[in-house]
Amino acid sequence: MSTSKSHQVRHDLLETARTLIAERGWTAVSTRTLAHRAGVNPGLVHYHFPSLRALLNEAALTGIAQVIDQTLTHLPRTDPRQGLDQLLGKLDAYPPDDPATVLFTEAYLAATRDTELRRGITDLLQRLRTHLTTWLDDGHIADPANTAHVLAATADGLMLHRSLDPHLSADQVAPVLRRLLNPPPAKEQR
Amino acid sequence: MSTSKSHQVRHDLLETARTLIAERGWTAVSTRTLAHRAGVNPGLVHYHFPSLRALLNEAALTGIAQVIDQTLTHLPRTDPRQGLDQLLGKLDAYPPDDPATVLFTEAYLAATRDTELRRGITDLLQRLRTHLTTWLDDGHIADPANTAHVLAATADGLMLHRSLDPHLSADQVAPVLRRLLNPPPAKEQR
DNA sequence: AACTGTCTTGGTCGGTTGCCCAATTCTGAG
DNA sequence: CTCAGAATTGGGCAACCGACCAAGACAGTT
Repeated sequence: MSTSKSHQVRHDLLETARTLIAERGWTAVSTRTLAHRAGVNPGLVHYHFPSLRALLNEAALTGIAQVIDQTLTHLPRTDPRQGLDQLLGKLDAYPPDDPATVLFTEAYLAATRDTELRRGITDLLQRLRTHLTTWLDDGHIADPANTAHVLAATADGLMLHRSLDPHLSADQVAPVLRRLLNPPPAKEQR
Repeated sequence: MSTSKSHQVRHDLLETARTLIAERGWTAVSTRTLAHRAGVNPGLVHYHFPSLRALLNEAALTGIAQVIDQTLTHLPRTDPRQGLDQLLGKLDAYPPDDPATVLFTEAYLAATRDTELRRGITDLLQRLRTHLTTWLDDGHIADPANTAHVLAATADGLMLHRSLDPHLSADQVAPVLRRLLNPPPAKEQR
């Protein structure tokens, strides 16, 4: 707690960084605008962090980990087929231009160009997929691992598309997504 | 053809811009590096284009339209359920760090912050979804419109995730994705 | 009250940015 | 060949960038 008080500035900088990344884009966040928006002296940025890039990496990773952890701990304990609707409803509650959505995608793209960040992001996604797999693995859903893979990617794709077209609602996609969890048809096709 | 010769520089700038957007990120493309990589005098950028932002917008929109058109004209004329595998195979042929993949996502994010670009992107996506819907609408697939919606978003999400984790192959996701096109199970569940 | 390590301030450094412009070269129609 | 319009050149502008640093303020322990 002594650290929590003394590191208030550090925390504010990370928080503001997440907002600015979503607002202006990863490479468009500058030390001065960041410090100004956080209500902090510009020189403090390089006192609390070795570089601006390190600050952005930490801000993104902690922010993403936070969202993922919250999603995982609140996974519905029901049958995944019903739980999916519950997840989609929660996703629909977020505004289409929610900063977290854009932050995710910005971090993914930045990870394409930064090895260290890439490691962190892939670790987080791996953890997300592992938990999703055990959640799906109730014996009724085929190929839980790859289903989790597709489900995670689809969620990111849908959130990204929704930030462009706010009309996209959970009601529309829910029936289609539920097909992902259906067993393959008993009869062979055609 | 007189225009094609005289506008060679313009074309090179747009082409180089697409590469640099994918390589460094939308907001990290500068007039000078762009001109240098295109083998062109820096002053020419603002002669052929009113602003750098306008150049990037045009580069992204034409590039995306090109990929979408090519995908749509080469849509398999078979049953969508088999055609999906064909599509996935083509997607797998691209290298995981294919510039076009990153360009798509970069443009989506930039469209979040630029009204004019947003209009262009949403128009292109609308056209893509329309064609996908008629392709899916063979009478055997439920809710073709929303299925196309999900399919387009899933494709973007998968490509984005694959640029982070190159191990993601089409073989893994194909069986799962095919479930998206399956009819709902005849029996009521549970 | 004196000291010590942490935090904060305000400013400076070389370098890059988007955009602009006068001067020059190129080009194709008359 | 002439010459007008298009294309190109190289430089310059003010503004901003990341990083750095000496100096001061502050806290907590003796």
